[in-house]
Amino acid sequence: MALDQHTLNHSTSHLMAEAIMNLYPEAKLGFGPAIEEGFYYDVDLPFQLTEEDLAKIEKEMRKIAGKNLPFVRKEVSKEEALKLFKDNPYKIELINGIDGTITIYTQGDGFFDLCAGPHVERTGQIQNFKLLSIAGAYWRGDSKNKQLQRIYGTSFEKKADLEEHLRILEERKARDHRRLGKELGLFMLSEYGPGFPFWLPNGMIVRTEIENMWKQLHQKYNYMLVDTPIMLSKELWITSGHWDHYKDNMYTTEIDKNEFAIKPMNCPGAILCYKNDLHSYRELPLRYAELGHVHRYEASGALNGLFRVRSFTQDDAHTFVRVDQIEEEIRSILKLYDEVYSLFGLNYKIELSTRPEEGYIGSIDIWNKSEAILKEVCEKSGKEFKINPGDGAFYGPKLDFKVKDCMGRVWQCGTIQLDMNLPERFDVSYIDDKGEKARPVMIHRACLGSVERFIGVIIEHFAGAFPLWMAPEQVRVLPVNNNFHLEKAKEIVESLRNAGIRAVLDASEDKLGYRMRASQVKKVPYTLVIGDHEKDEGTVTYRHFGSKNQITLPYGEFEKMLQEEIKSRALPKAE
RNA sequence: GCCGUCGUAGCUCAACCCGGCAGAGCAACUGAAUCGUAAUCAGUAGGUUGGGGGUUCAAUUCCCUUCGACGGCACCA
Repeated sequence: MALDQHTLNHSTSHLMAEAIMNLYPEAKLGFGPAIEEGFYYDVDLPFQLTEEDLAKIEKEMRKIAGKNLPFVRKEVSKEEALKLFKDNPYKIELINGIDGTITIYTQGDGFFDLCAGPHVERTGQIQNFKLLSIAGAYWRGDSKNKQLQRIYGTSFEKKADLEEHLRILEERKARDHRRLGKELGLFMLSEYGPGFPFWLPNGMIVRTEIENMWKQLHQKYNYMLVDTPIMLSKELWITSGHWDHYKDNMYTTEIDKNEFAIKPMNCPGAILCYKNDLHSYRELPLRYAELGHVHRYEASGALNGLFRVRSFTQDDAHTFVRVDQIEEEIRSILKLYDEVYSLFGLNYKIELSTRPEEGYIGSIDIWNKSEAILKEVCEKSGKEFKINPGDGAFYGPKLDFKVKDCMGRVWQCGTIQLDMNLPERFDVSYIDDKGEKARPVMIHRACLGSVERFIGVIIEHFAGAFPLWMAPEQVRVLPVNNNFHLEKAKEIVESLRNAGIRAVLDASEDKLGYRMRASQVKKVPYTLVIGDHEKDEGTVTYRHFGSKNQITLPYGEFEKMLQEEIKSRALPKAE
């Protein structure tokens, strides 16, 4: 019978723990669970482990595995447990927190560990593992506690599976958006502005295409585009409640002795837009969409390529609806999101986050009502979703859209947040059918989330080989011989440009093979080779990125094919 | 922010452990070759070794400090 992956990883962490205790008897073990793609163990040591130590630990692990010791479960009383682990304050803390049965697992030759199990039968079943990295991690995940050394590793039943996993790790490195961003000239980061990305010409094309698509779709869904100031008075942020909760993460300045803050959110701006007019119940829902450039002071250690930055653009929208319109509005948003994600071939899961334990604003009644509506709409939509209790924003419950890329990794992108608090704080209203003031509900929503992060995700998702519609360079044209084919190649580039296609001529004197390679390295979707045949017959011969095939077409057909592929925003063709 | 690692040419890396003229490939530039689908050949130029300080006759190398990046943790409206 095949071993359970989770159990195997967990047992491997125990095997590692024994190896560590054999090598470093003064070590104190913390947590050592299996995780999604492996396992880790937290260990408190009086010295710092190095990469070389990992090899030593691995060697010791193989020794223990070679003995093929049995994993044995044993129930113990709390007193016994406390005595067994008397030298380890971490385990004592855990034991004192356990209510029910306390179990330990031994591996046969003296090593034992506090553990609920289950485990594989014998250490000999653990053969194909690798220790990957060392990192700091707070005891019990609390930054007030001591930091322990965490060793990550992974374990598989079959050698081929371990190798495959290590290959995937390499593949991820090769697809890293920071690396591809550099190689393809998409964006850069500078030490002069940590966390503030620069968009380079190629990345600007990708970004502009995505934003154009976004604007078109929002127009289709009856949103109104607005743009609100990047800096607004501190007073506004006090009213919104952001000042109280996030002032440490906001950039501030002073103008004419008044305090201002750079916006970390677009909502107050949208609210001011709404309040600029008096609104009738007949007008609702009113949808204000904004590609809003926000700034947040993120902890230095949190910065990570485009995934976590201090300056980013939210594809934001704020919709003001009557309570009876919430359900339909949410449904319309779901449809819009579907349309966007499918353009990138991204699948997603929905997560509903509910009221946090503390620090929330507004009444529990309002929270419960909002949560119920979101849950109901999700259930009716037939989408897969789960609930994250206590994970909501301070002003309301939310739906998060977790996008899964082609490497199986999950990214938080879209969000839909119901907010019955801000309308109250800003005294937002509309005139109802009885001529009286009524309070609308505000829905905050973003589909891509942060445009920066989203582009980071799709760079990795497509490994830099973007769909034609957003590719920085769509066609590269290579004349076989500059003496005979250059004019024809120029003519083709010009025709393509006139047709709205981003075409580039490579008239360098290098050999064709060299230029073909250069084009492939830059992941240009279509590379044309123009020689005698093409010149004489009015055709083009193209090679699609990732394919070795050469296809010859009359020029007109080629242009039409590209225009259709661009217009439909098609995904790259599978080769 | 915390723990750890790292910072050398535009890029990828070597020399650092054990102090003694900072080197290679790619890219760039110049020249030759004019070539039908992933790297033609030869040459030239390119560096206050992230910044600051210290130790030393001498620092890329050792020490301190600071900034930045990376692997995690904590955080993520």
